[in-house]
Amino acid sequence: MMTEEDKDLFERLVLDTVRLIPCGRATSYGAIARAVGYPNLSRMVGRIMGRLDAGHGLPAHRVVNSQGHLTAGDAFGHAGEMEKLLALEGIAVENNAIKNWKRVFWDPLSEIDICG
DNA sequence: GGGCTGACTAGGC
DNA sequence: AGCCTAGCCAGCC
Repeated sequence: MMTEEDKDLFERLVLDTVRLIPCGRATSYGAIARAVGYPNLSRMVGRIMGRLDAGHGLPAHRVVNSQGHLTAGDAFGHAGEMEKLLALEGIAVENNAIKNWKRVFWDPLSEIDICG
């Protein structure tokens, strides 16, 4: 039912998973939720991302929705900042969507880094 | 307790 | 490709 301990565990698992996303790759809220054992809590993953303060050191910009669309809004300071961070690692974004999403997508469950 | 919201998703058209 | 809908569920008022 989601006790306080559950919420704590869920949040730690989510943060640990985000830390594992390889540079140049990205994953989705739902994929992370499934990977940590709470398949219907994709919205909570987004909530946790939004709660992160500056300097957390996590690659939160590598988390987008299941279609590869950037739905974080201005959570990175101003519109376009998230896209800039992605571009720095070679992830192309057009119209708020990651190009070649199928190739960029990294599934935490597979834990396989194809690297090209 | 009830109603609305949302860094969501799968399915339909 | 896009847009809409229903389902989702913790958090917030």
